[in-house]
Amino acid sequence: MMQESGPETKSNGSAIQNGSSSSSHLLECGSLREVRSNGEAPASDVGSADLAHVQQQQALQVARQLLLQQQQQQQVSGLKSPKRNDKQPALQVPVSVAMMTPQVITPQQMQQILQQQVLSPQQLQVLLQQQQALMLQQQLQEFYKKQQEQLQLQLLQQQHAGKQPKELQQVAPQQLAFQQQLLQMQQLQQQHLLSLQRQGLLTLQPGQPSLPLQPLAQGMIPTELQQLWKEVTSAHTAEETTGNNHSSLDLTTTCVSSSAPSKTSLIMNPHASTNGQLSVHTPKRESLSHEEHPHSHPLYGHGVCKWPGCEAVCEDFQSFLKHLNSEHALDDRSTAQCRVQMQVVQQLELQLAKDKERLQAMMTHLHVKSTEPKAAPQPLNLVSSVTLSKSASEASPQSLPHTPTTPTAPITPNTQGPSVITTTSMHTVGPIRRRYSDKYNVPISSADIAQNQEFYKNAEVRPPFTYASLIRQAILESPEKQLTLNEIYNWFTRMFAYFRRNAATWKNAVRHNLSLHKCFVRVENVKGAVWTVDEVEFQKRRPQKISGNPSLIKNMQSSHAYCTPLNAALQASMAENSIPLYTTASMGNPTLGNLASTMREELNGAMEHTNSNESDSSPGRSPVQSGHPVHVKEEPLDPEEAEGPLSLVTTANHSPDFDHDRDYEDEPVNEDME
DNA sequence: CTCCTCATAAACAGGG
DNA sequence: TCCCTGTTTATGAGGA
Repeated sequence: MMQESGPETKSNGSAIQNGSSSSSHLLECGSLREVRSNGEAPASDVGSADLAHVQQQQALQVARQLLLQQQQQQQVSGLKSPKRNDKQPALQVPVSVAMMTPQVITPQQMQQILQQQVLSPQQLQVLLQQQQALMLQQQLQEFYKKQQEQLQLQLLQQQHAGKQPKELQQVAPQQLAFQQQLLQMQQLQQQHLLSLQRQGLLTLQPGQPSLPLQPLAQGMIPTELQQLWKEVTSAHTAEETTGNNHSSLDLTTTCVSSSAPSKTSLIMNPHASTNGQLSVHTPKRESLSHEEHPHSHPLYGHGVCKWPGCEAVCEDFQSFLKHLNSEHALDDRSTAQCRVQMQVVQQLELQLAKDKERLQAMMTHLHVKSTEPKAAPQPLNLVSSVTLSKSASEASPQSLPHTPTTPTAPITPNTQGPSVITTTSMHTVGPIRRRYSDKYNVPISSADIAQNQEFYKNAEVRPPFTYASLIRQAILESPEKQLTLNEIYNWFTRMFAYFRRNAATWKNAVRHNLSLHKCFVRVENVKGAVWTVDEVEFQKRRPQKISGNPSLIKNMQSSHAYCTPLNAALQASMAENSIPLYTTASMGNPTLGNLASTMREELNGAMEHTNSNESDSSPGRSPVQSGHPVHVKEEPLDPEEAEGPLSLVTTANHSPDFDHDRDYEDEPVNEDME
């Protein structure tokens, strides 16, 4: 219906001319999508990508929880909770000693400790872990002792039986069963060892035979076991707390210190704001959950046992402990679960490491040390003189410049820069509005773009671009310069982690923008309707925005054509937003995609108006509609890529669209966490 | 202060 | 009926 009025009201009949060509393409797309929706990915890598994505999603959730926990712990311990720390300093020493030299604490002792609350939740946790480990070890030892005794007994019997065939017959099956049991235990043990080895927690000497019983009975000393548990349960903490070691063993300091909120640099809390952006927390807001549950234990929360797959309700902490010891004692099941958990943790650690690296690279790149709301009048000093090393593979698909999805952008994955930038306070970037505003000057390297691309793809940071710009970018990136609404959605989710949440909101905004702005033209076709961009309109749209330095802009255009303005714009935006820095909680590594091109395009958009009045030095762009010669030929961001048509033109782009979107799309508006 | 842009929310309608 | 698409209106933030 509206399609009639649409083009008209939007003041350009030009767009319609594409109709024919577009429709055919659309069909293509449609079929493509169907194929994919069937579950099979045409491209070989898509299937795995999907799988990976799912895994990542899962891991992500776990990670978030972990991080949240950790964060809370840090705060609680760091902040001191007034209630807790003033009691019974006398007990601190014994307890801490107990923790450092593990020994099983009697239930009474434990209760005492708990009641007196001399320990922070975190410390309790450590303590409990140790206890758990010790108990586990004891159980193991006892078990093996028993088994060995039985074995000897049986052997004796067997010897006797040798004389009396009848007995033998009776014993044999029994023995067999026993042996099986033993074997099982041995396997179990080996598995344990394997896990340990895998994690590097336990190193077996080369010469040491892989005797099943030995390691546990002898080789494994309590501390090792204990450490294992600690590692497993709080690996992330350990890893992080280089700066604040007080986390685990140093009870005295944590308990007593009543210092101000620890300035622990980055606090990741995706759910902190509606945007899911990182924020620095004011101490008060958080920490509640921990104060509510003084008896914190990683396996206990909200009155429920959190042993994987358990969820048994435990009235209080004591009953939980009982439950833990009875239900989750050493058996195959627990062991298996433990192993699984180990792997989960391992994976998370890996992921965390990766993301940390990424974060560091990003921070290095951005030179973010301070958090002044405004990075100065100028665009952002992030002029990265940083020459990003094209760190190899980095596993992220984006590193493949010419995958179907990333036709254009030469993407340099991550900088490995080990530099340590600790932002002490990143302020929350709430639902901030981004505007291009005026600062377009500082040129950046293409690597920066790539990085940013990476960044937005993986971090749930709101991109500093307007919906209109993004939409335009999405459309222009498509081979036919036209997309259906759904495809636009897909692009958003694919390119920006941020848009994987709150779908209802931003989709509404997208639709709103499509309808509202004249620059978006709806073109009816057989299959439905597609959206195209009227560049002229788009450029008209915001002439005033570039209030920056005209001459400078001009310069940029003439000389650096695209990448410069683009980057500048990007920087400007970021600067404006005071750089939504933050660690990525989400590592969605969706598909490949060239955010770079996105950014570029987008910023092109931003730039365009700049150009608009003057010459459009950009030919190549999106000739499609209305035949605006508008665009400056995009300059190769990278020498390598100098040859082909740039990003926009790439055909491959749309493919990933279709498969990945679904993943994100259906998320409830405020999914997970919380 | 006004105007403009933009984001967001929401109501509404038509179509599948 | 529900969902998607698309249009429209209202409101508020923020910048010029």
